[in-house]
Amino acid sequence: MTSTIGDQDFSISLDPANGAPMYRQIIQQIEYAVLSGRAKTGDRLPTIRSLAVDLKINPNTIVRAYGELEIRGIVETRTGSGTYISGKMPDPEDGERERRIQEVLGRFQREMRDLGVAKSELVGLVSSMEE
Amino acid sequence: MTSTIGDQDFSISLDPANGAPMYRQIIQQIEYAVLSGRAKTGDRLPTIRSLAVDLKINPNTIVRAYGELEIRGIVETRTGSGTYISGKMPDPEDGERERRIQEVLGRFQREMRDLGVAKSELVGLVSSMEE
Amino acid sequence: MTSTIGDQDFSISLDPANGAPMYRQIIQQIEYAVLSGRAKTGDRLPTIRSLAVDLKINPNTIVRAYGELEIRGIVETRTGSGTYISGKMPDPEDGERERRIQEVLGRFQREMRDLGVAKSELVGLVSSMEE
Amino acid sequence: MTSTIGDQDFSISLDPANGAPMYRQIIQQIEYAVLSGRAKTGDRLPTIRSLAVDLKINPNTIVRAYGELEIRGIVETRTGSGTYISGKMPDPEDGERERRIQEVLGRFQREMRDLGVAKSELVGLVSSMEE
DNA sequence: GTGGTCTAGACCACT
DNA sequence: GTGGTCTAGACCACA
Repeated sequence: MTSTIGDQDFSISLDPANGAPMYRQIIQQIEYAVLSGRAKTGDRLPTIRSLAVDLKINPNTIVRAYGELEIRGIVETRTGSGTYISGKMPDPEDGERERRIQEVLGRFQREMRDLGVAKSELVGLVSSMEE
Repeated sequence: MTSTIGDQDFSISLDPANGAPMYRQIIQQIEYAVLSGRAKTGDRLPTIRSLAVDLKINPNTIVRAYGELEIRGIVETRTGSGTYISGKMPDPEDGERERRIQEVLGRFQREMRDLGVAKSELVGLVSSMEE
Repeated sequence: MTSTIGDQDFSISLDPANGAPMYRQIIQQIEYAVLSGRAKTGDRLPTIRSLAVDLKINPNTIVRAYGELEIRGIVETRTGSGTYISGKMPDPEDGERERRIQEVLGRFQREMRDLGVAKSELVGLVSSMEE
Repeated sequence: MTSTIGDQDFSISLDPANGAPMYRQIIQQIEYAVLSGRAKTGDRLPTIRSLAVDLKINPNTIVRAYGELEIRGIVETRTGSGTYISGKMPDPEDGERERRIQEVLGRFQREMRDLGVAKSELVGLVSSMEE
C-alpha cells in the first residue's frame, strides 16, 4: 500500500497505518528532502494531478499540502508551470534538520523504552534493520 | 511540554509534535506498558481527573482513551473505584510486542531516511543517545 | 418520542424509557440490523449530522456510537465520504444472532414474571400484539 | 451471576448484562412485585445489609434504591425496624401495571423485529420458553 | 458536506 | 471522589 512516485530524488510514500494525515506526510517528506539536500532550489515537484493519481488520493489533498508548503516559503507555485522548490530554505541553518533528527530520535527512544526495549538492545536492533 | 504523571511505572506523557491525537497517544502508552510487563493485571491507572489535571487536558479525552482500552479488553473500570489493568492481556503471546517493536523500528527507519540520515549513521546516533 | 430516521432499512429509534444510554441503543440497533441481514456490507449509514438532527440529539453522541462500532469492526468510516457497514460481519456464524435472540427472550421472560404475568398469559399477549 | 435473595415472594436478581444500573433494577423489581400483587401493604423488605450481602453489592446502592422508593411513596422506612411496603400503592389503579406490561411488550417486539424475528415466529419462541 | 478531535461544563450512578 | 453520559460549540482533515 506504499505507492511511490516521481524520480528517484522525490519519491513520496504514504503509510496509512502511520496515523498522521496524508497531507502532513506529504509535507513532511518534502521538507525532509529539502533539509537533507536531496531536493534543491528550483527542482520541480510532481504535478498535483500526477501525484494524486500515483498516491491514489484526492487531488485536493495535494493542493492542501503544496499550499501549506508555499505558505511556509518552502515551495513556489508558478501558475501554468508547476510547483518548485523555493530559494528560501525552510531554515537556512542546518539547525532545523538537526532539530528534526533529535525529535525523531527522541520519539523512537521513548516508544522503545515504553515497549520495554533496553537501550543496549537498540543498537543491535537498528544495526540489523533490513533495507 | 511533556508533562509526566503517576508513579514510576505509569508515567504517561503527551508529545504535541506527534501528529497522533492525544487520546491515541494515551492508549498507546498504556498498551505498551502492558506489553512490556511494566503494568500488570490489577494495577490501578491514574484517575481520569488526576490524569487530566497532570496532562493539562480535558477529562473527556481521558474518558475516551480509557473507554477504548476497555472495549479492547485491556482495562476494566469499576465505577466509583477506579480503572484497572484487566486480567485479559491484549495478546498473551509475545508476538504482539514483537510486532509493535518492528512497527516502531520501521517508522524510525523511514523517517530517518527521509531526513537524509544514512543507515550507517543511525547506529552511531542511537548508541550516543542520552538517557 | 420515538423519532425515526432513514430509509426503511436503516430506521433507528431511541426509547427514552429504555434505561440504556442513547449511544448504546444506536449501537445495538445497527448491530441487530447487521445480524438480521437487513444491513449488508457496503451499505451507507446515515451521516452523523443527519442522524443527530433526526434523533434530536447531539452529533457527538452519534460520533461515539459510530466510533465504537468501528472499533468492533462492524463499521468502516471513510472521512469525507461517510460511514459504511464493514466487510467483517460481527460473527458470520448465525450463532451470534441466536445468542442475542435468547438474551432478549430471557430479559422479556424475567420482566414479565416480575410483573406477575403468568407464562400461560404471555402467549396470548404476544399473539395479540398490534403491528 | 444472577444472585437471588429473600423469601419466595421477594426474590430480587441482578442482571449485569442488562445495561440498566443496579439500583434501578432493584427499584423496578420491587415496583413490579407491588404492581403484580406479590408484595402487599405492610410486607417487610429485606434489610439493606442482608440484601447487599446476597446481591454482593455495596449497601449504599440499596440505600439509594430504598430511598427512591420511599420518595415515590411505595415503601416506608420505620427506623430501627425495617423497610415496609407502604399503604399507598404507586398507582392504585391497575392502569400502571398495564402500562408497564405494554412497555415491556413493546420493547420486546421492537428488539425482536430488529433482530429479524417475524411476528409469527414470536409465539413459537415464547411458548417454548423454558422455565 | 463528511468524519475526527477537543474543550467546557453539566448532571448522573456508584463506592 | 470515581467513572459515565450528554450537550454545545469550536476547529481540523478530507472529498
